[in-house]
Amino acid sequence: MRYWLMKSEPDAFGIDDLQNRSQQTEHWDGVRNYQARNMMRDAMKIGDQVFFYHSNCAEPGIVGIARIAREGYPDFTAFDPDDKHFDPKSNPDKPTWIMVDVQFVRRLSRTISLKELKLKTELTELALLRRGNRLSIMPVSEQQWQFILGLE
DNA sequence: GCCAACGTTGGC
DNA sequence: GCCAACGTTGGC
Repeated sequence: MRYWLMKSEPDAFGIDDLQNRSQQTEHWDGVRNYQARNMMRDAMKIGDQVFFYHSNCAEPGIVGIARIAREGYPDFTAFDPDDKHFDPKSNPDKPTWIMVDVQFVRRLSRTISLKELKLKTELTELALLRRGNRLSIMPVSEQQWQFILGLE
């Protein structure tokens, strides 16, 4: 089993939104970055564990845990001209973009903030903290996962 | 709202 | 293939 961190802006789609979805599951659409796409397409497996991260908000940080509920399949929002994430270069025969389904597992008892994560020497290799990183999906090692959970 | 750090686009 | 211009992300 692998571990991941996925970013979302709570104003658009936060951990509460995921919890309130039917089956507490939602497809993770709109990723338009090749590195992130490749991870969803090639590496994410059902049952993988995910840190749900809130970005672009008052207190950026990890707020909950989710799991991969469905492995990579075509991101159909790319085919819809009216969709914000429409991409004319992608088509159903040969989809450019991929998404997975993510299921709510639990909230953390508190937000483990970006500020706090930055203070930990154990996490200097965490992709989230690497300089200039802007990936919305990134891998987390088992050691990093356990360490971060231990902060809760 | 500002701005650094990207990734992408397109002219050449 | 180079690189300037542009758009986006996301912390602050």
